[in-house]
Amino acid sequence: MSKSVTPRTPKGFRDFLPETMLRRNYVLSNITDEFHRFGFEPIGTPILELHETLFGKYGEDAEQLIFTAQHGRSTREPLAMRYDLTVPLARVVGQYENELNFPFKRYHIAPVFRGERPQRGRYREFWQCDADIVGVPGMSADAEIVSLMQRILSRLGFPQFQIKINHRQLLVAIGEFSGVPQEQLPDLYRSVDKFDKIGAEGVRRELTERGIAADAVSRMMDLIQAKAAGAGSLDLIADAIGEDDQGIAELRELAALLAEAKVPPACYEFDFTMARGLGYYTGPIFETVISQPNLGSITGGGRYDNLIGMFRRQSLPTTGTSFGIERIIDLMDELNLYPGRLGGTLVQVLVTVFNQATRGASMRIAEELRGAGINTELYLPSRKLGRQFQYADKKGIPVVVIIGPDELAAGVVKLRRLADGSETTVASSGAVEAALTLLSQTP
RNA sequence: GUGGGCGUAGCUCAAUGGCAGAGCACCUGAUUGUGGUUCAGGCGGUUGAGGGUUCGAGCCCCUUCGUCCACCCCA
Repeated sequence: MSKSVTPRTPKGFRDFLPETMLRRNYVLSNITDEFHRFGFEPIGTPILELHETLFGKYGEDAEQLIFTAQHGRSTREPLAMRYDLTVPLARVVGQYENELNFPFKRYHIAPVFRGERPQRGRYREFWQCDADIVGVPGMSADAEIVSLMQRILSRLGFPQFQIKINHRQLLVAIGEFSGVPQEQLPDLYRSVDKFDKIGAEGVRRELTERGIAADAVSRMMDLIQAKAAGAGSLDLIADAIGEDDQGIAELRELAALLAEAKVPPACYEFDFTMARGLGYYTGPIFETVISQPNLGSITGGGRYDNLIGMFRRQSLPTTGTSFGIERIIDLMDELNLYPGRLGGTLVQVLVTVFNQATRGASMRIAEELRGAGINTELYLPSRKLGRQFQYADKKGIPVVVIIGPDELAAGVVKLRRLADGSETTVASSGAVEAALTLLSQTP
């Protein structure tokens, strides 16, 4: 006997039991389905990448969080675990350029790894769910990304959400117009991004502490808080800094396209306080928030025209979004947005086995139900009927089939719906139909 | 990376430094053709781990691990 080991997962890594996994799969299959509806196609890439593929792409702070990997003592190919799905996309585009048909619309749903200290909604292994369009410089691609976000979140049943839209170059223009020195712009973004959390005063204080002139901070704060319905906030900004700005021009075009795409105006707004981590964005940026329970943003993305250049002599214009599915799932749990049929099991019918002599008959019924597309579990252990019912009840299986000696002799099957205890007896040839009827009447 | 809270039965939690408990869950029976109700009984512990103080530690001290929260940063 080996010494017993305390069973546990590594810090920040999680297991998912069936009930949880069913909910995760429900969310992912709905998102996937909508990706397909928009013509996005999947790719898959390895969990491990070459060390050199990942390093040098995220900045020093982030690189400390990258998991590295090795096999035995081999150091011939230093390896690392993927940190996101965007760099792998850039590598794939660079590597298979000749085989891809541009514009390349791909989605990628897979786990990524970051050695951060875990917290609520924050893990060392978490799934990312990205959709990106490579090769389209114009706002038509960005409009499609926004439209996709709106369709997916509506489909998942979120009663209310706000897609916030801003523009990287417009933020630069606002900073410069206000007199914030170029080298302090990153500080400015970082603070402005916390607007929702720490408020206008908090941002003002932080920027002043970082040594940005008070009058520049004041001018900037006034500008970024410009808010009006629809494209109205664009007018406010344009009045102040002038119409001659690429950010404003692109956002105006985007607004027009979103109207054409019939994206409901209530779902999105131009919000100049939204900055995103910044990093590699070069154009419009997107983020979705839900205000009811405030858990932060559930999507994030934007245009990053330079990134693919890391694996290619010339870059390709790219825009896309990432769905924060871990948070989306948390929120859906909290708001109870799952359909009732999801329950705790996917089994629809349990076929009981009365005794060894009737086992064959039960197996035949189960086989028939499965053939008709009904998720059917045959009770495998030899236990008395009461235990088999208890099992079905505890697991949430809606319908139980009984075929004992009496039924066998009479050539019938009995079906019982556990929710209300209603029972029907039908000729064994009618088992499938009876099961379907009972199931369809179950909410 | 910084600061803090919490680790007791499978789960949720009790227990002035003085006999380690309850509810739920689980198992058995009442009930050898029917679950979710009820009743009776039962199983369940190196109090996260290691050290220290004490006549005596779940409780106090140190170390360590885990976990949660707030920062940093981000998804």
